[in-house]
Amino acid sequence: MRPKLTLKQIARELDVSISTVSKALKDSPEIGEETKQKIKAFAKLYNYKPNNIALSLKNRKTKTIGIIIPEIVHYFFTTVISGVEQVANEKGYNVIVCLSNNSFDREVLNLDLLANGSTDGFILSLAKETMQKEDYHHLTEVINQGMPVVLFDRVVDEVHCDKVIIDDIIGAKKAVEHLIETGCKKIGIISTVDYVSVGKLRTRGYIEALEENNYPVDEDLILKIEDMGNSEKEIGEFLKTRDVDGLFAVNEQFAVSAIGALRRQGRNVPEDVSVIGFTDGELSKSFIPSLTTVSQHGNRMGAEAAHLLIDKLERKPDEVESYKTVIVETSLVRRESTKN
Amino acid sequence: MRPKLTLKQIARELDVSISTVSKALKDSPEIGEETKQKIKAFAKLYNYKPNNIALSLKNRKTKTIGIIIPEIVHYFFTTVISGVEQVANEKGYNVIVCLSNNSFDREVLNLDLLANGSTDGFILSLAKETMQKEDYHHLTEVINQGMPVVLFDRVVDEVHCDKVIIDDIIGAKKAVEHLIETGCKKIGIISTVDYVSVGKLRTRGYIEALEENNYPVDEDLILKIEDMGNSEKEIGEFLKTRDVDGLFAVNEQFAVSAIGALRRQGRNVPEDVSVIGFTDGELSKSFIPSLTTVSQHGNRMGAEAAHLLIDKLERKPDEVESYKTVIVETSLVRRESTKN
DNA sequence: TTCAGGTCCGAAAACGTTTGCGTGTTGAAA
DNA sequence: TTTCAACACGCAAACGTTTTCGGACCTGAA
Repeated sequence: MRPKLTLKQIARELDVSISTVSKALKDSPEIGEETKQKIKAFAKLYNYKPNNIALSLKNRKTKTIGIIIPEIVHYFFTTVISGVEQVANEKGYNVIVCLSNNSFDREVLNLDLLANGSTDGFILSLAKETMQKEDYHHLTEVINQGMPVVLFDRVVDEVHCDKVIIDDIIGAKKAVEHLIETGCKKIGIISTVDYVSVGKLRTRGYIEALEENNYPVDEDLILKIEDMGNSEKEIGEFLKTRDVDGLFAVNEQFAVSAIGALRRQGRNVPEDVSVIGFTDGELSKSFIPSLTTVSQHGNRMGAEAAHLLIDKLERKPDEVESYKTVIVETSLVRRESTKN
Repeated sequence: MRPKLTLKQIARELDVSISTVSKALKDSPEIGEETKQKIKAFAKLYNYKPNNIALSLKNRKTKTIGIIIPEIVHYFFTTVISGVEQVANEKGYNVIVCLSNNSFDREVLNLDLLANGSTDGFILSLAKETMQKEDYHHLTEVINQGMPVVLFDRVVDEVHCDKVIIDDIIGAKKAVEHLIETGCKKIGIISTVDYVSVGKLRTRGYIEALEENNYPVDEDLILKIEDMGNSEKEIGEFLKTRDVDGLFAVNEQFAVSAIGALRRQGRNVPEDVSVIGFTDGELSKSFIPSLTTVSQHGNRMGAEAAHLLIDKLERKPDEVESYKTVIVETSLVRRESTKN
């Protein structure tokens, strides 16, 4: 077991000073050609690599960005991470991932921990609990200390920083309009309770699309799922008494549950009922029939967030502060669960 | 914007020395009660938190563990991360995630980067390219420098370290035996090419199960998918000419593709053909019919890996070196795609 | 008055870097 | 022979900690 090589050891070995070694390795003109060659050869031979921690301490920057998400076993979030990772890597940054598990306390804990020197900035999506509590002091504090923060997906007006979101309303409208265009006359929606912002926004898009096309808005065709664990049953009962021919589900899971329920009731998708989902995950692609969905482009969101963050990190200190919020467009992915 | 507080600033503010502040905050008996109270109060008031980087440099340990995986948009890997994160957090460690994207070069790059002080140890699953190349010098080098490494899932004998694997052979046997027990007479397998170790091992389990039950092993019923991108088509053609009544797929995707193909050919699952998968992901649960699978318990694997790593990290220096490989048991999850 | 012993605190080294500046040596010009 | 630039290199500070060691001061007893 051979421990890591340091400048000091090279210096001792070659009988020069530490600074000479450092300068030689950086090809400084201060050092004689001969000495430089000798040092470089030695360093290469023994595979010297500078210690990141020491560099971080010296430079007061770590070249790593922290990303805190509510959960990781979730297709959308993994695509976001993937997007972040990709541009971070291109720009020479590392990514450190922490999970809040939708808990406020863990979000605060992780943020505190990483803020003490471990990362240069944050990309994060708020925990559900945090949004309920409406307590964002941990974020504002970190921002006050000069750390850039980028919020994505689950964002909130109270925090002043860069943001990356999708336009849920427009996305939902696209979905419903597609149903209308393909001939659906009676369109229902399976959504979530309103305090989940995406549920609220997507429901709004649904209503707007109907109104703009002079379809009546029937409250009876709007299902708001309270308990995710019991969604399967709720959806089944809802559909039993609604003779819709089009259905917009605000996530993949609901869409799949709906199709299952419909099938059990002897209704075919898409012949009898067209179904459209939100979030383009594994399920949508592989399900039979494959699901027409509104894609959120998590990858692109992650990439945008990383760009925003790194821009802030590398901006000259004299540039003026300004916060952008970029909206990444959703797009409709047509598959088999809707008519053509 | 108020920058982070340091010991030095507290010292200056309170007109004592840096060491006094440090000791006071650690409640050292060397410091007078009065001074201690004053310093602690000040520190609390201004929310002093020690700088992690400085601590890392001093202690020569970072309290973070690196995890390098081939891809993150993949249910199994996210469950592993989740498991690692959970026990890491319990033990006061951070997790930094890097992706190799199945590329050898990126694996080396990430490893090199993190090995230079950023992490205390690694948990990793080998990139596909790495396994093809059979080049593990980057790992042995890191291990030689004294960094603990834990390999999981895609492991390899050439690297001497702790390992966490599942028993693919036994898992596969369980699957095939279940098919046999539920009355299947002619059982096929959809696997991957042999250099992917799980493909090889699961195929072996398939064969062993057949042999132990005195079923003939028919090479013609073994499909090895080369190109993941084209799997759908290959599977369809394979099934067109095989009148199997049982099918074992080495992953979820293959199982789903197979069911789709069978259905297009007018064969019902599970009535005409029972299908069983491997890896218990979203797809298995939500698909119609839901998939009987062999669950890999990624969470448990991650947790085991983290325990192994942290044990190594915190072991007394005089303890003898020894490498374990823990096998986490698979379990059969019965659902609708097989007969009862 | 001296000194042992206790209490409270500060100086300094160390972790591994980078970098401004000082210093010694060389050679050539005066 | 003296002087001075150019060159090559080393010293030391700095980043923010922790920790060892020793110093200063005070008390009380000899």
